[in-house]
Amino acid sequence: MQISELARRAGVPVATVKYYLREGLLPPGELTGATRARYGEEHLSRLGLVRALLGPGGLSVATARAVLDAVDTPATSVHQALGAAHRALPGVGPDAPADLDQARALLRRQGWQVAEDSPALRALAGALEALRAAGSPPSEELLDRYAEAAGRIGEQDVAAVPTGSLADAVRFVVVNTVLLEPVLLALRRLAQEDASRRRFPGDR
Amino acid sequence: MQISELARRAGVPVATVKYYLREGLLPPGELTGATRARYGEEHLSRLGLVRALLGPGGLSVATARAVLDAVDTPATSVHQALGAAHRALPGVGPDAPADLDQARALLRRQGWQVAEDSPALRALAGALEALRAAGSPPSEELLDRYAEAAGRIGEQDVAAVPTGSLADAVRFVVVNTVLLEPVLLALRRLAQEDASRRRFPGDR
DNA sequence: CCTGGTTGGATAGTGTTGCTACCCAATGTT
DNA sequence: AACATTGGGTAGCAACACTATCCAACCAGG
Repeated sequence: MQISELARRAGVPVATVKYYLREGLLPPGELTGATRARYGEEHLSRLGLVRALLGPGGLSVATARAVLDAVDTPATSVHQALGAAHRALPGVGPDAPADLDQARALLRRQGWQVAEDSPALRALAGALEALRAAGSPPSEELLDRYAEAAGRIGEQDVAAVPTGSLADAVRFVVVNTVLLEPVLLALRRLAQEDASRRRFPGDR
Repeated sequence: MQISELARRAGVPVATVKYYLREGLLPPGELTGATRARYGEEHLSRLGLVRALLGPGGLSVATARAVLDAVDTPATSVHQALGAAHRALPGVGPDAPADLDQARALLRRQGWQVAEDSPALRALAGALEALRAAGSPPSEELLDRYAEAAGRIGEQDVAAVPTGSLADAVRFVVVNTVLLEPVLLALRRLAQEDASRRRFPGDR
């Protein structure tokens, strides 16, 4: 398969495929001459992954590259791959040395143990700070319920990881970590809509 | 309070405050002369809200304006305000006439009733399609568990809405809808990390 | 062997976004 | 009177994700 067929089959302009190649999101094809390269099915599926991460996944090209590096790096364990993926994903900005106390207290109440420097911990602290700054500090009860629900989801995510090939597991973890986020957010909004309808009946 | 004090107290450059005024994110101050205007505490709190929506909330200026319009429009009910906020938020792109079947089936299993044209429904369908395109079609079981967890969260969100002033309720709904999203995503990642640690023990 | 279209590789240009810098005359402040 | 600040406006900028164009090297068909 040449670049034009790859692009056509993926529904992506050739110029964009070249761009992804330059940016290292897509591995180069096998060169068969100075102006010819061959691409395989794995390029097609990788291109689909790239488009999913950049579009619905909402990642920037730079972040997607970091995430894909995590996919490509041979991992020694699923746990490590998860950590690598989390580290590649954008947390809260590089600024904001948010205070971690409230976040840590929440983890303690849930009995969760995470790395001291977990990017997700920092992200949580930053998000809580933003809520306080916006004048809507969340109650402990609300946070606990959120954490309980998140706990079930995290449990489910980890339980669903295929145990066969490690490479498959890593890809699965990365794809699901990123692409189930919009699913979760959409479900939350749908649940809000349904709950709001039930709580305020007859309220068109 | 003049613009420089407003900017200083909010920790935002004056030029940026002017930009927000131009963009209609911040209502104009009370003019006290051709080159003088007075701003109040409500401007300060609004500015905090704007920064929270644009930064941690991850909204674009255009989306934030739409969301803030929903906050400002006198609502006749919390349910309507929630709908307005959801409509203002970015769903899946304007393209993607994704097929809604899987999403609708999920809602039916959960017993949720939402508007036929709910933007969240479209967003869900788009997100599911992206997962399929990326080669990781989610199992029904996984989606059901996600939906159950999302259901608890939506319930909690609606239950937490203050019932006193309608305007307060609307603001609360909008702020929490947007700013609890990063909280939820961070909690999910923390839960994944904890679950992964428990499932793969001794796995540094 | 000739011709026309395609390729890899490179460089430059485009449109959008979220500011940021500068300018001006009018106005406060001292 | 001297000086800084303001509102209002315009212009510039850096990052981002492409997109367009060019070029020599090819390969495939006739």
